[in-house]
Amino acid sequence: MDYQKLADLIYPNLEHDTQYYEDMFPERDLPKGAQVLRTAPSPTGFIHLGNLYGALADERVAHQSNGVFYLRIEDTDLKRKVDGAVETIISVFDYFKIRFDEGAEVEPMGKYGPYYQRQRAEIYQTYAKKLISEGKAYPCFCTEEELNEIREKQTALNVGTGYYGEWAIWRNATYEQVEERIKNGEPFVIRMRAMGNPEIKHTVHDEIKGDVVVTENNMDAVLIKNDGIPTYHFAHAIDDHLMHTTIVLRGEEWLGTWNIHLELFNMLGFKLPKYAHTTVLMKIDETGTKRKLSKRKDPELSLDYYRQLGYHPYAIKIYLLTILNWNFEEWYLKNPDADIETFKFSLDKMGQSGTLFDLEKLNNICKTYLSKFSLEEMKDYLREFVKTYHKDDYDIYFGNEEKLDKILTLGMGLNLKKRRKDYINASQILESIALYYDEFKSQKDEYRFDNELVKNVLADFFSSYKYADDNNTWFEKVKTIGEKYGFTGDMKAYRANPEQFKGSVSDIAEIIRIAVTGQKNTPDLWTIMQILGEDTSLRRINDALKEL
RNA sequence: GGCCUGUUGGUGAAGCGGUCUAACACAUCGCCCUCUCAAGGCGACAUUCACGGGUUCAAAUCCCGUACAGGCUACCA
Repeated sequence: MDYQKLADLIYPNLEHDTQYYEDMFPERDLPKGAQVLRTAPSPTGFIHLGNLYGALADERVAHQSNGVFYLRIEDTDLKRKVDGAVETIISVFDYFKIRFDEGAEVEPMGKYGPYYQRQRAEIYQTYAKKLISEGKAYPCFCTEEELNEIREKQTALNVGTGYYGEWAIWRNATYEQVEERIKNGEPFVIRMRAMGNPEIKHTVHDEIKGDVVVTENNMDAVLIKNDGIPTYHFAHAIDDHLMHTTIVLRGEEWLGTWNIHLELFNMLGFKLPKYAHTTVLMKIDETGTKRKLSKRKDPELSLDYYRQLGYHPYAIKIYLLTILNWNFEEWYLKNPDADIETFKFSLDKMGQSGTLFDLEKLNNICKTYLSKFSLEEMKDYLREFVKTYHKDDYDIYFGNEEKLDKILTLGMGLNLKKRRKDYINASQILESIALYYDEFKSQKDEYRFDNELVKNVLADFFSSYKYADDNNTWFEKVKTIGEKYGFTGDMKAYRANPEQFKGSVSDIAEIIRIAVTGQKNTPDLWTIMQILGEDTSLRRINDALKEL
């Protein structure tokens, strides 16, 4: 068989040969040790934590080595493509301050583009043609029905399914057979002529997993689909070669088809990059089973979800880093003020088994992170969030900045020796400061005592309250009221023999607290009343009295 | 079904043949502090590393089976 003739029959009109592209995309001129990584999402309109998890690892390895980090859009599957998805991808990465050196929609774009795979169709076809001319690939005219038939037969015979060996009916077709179909204008795909023997296994080094057993490939995998667009396998080989990726970092779901990629690189005569297969982020679902994050089942893991709740992007990065590299957490504990970019990230410090997404831990990290904010930083952060998601309430919060300053100072514990750690994310902060604003009705906690007592306590408090009282005087008055009704002001005595008293000042404080704020738990009550002002404080107590 | 990967506490996870009655962090619980909450301080929390065999003077660590989990087995990535 004259393979060159076959190649010309399949692709008669390609403008260039592979050498043209090899020359067009020469080796990158980079310092020694520099690594080139990419993140290559599909534009499905949905980005979740898992995508960011991988991208952050890519970014760190690339930039830490003074290398290049680029964005490639894998839009080869038209069925899954969603309009506006690329914009979403870009905006999410931008929000998390993940910087690309080149790639789709990046300015300047870079010299190794285009970075949209659909725009590279001719490049892939050129390499496919070369493989055909060398007898390493061939056209296949099987229809979906025929493929299904083959699979059914294989299942019935209890042999492995797939297009391989004697099942690969177009593998040894004659030139005439192909020519006839082409003349009829029948659609076809290009398949690789696999030469591997699945009985033979090799150990291949993975930068994360260590030595992995790989079985030789005998599947004649599709390289170019019938619409002229490559499959992931082929696009990966061509792109990562021409764009000179040095480390292919991707999810471990690719471990199963690694053998195909290895054979492809070999067939094409490409230098093999390093590979790093990361573990998959998992979650525990309602039934208590651990499973991979799925975009269909876990919309709450969309990055947009966290953005809308106002999670701070930097805190999310800290969380991701702690699950990405096991030694990060300890480092961060020792260097709480260091920029996380100064942490030495390494692939061999990555976990090997599926990592469970842990919201508690994320929240804890957020609390710690936000507790380091200055008042100004906190306000900038909130301002940005309110502008974006609560535009209508902007004036309520920022119309009276003096009040907001006081609230935040108290809430953050800015005047305390130890900062408070109450704040997790922007929307939660807004919720927790709602009690200062009459505009927002907050849920009222229940009093734990009978109405008679509550009424008396509130009435006494109302008549004795003086705005000018300092914290101590204020508290003494609360104690006095309590003692009148059998509630001790001596906390130590109360704890020692609680049965001897009706209750303690803390119970009295709780009643007043609920009347003023609607909540049982708040920061220091006296300060809250100072912030609210005399009129508002007294009015709220009065309202509470009326409601009884 | 076949192939690959993994399995240390509620969670993330260190550990790479003896120093492991298993680091560290989150969560949880107790005490202290305290007008509540939070924070903070102190303390508790795997005699045991999925299970069963084996190698060894010695195993969470090496070997073999089994179980379980995840992935791949598409003209999806």
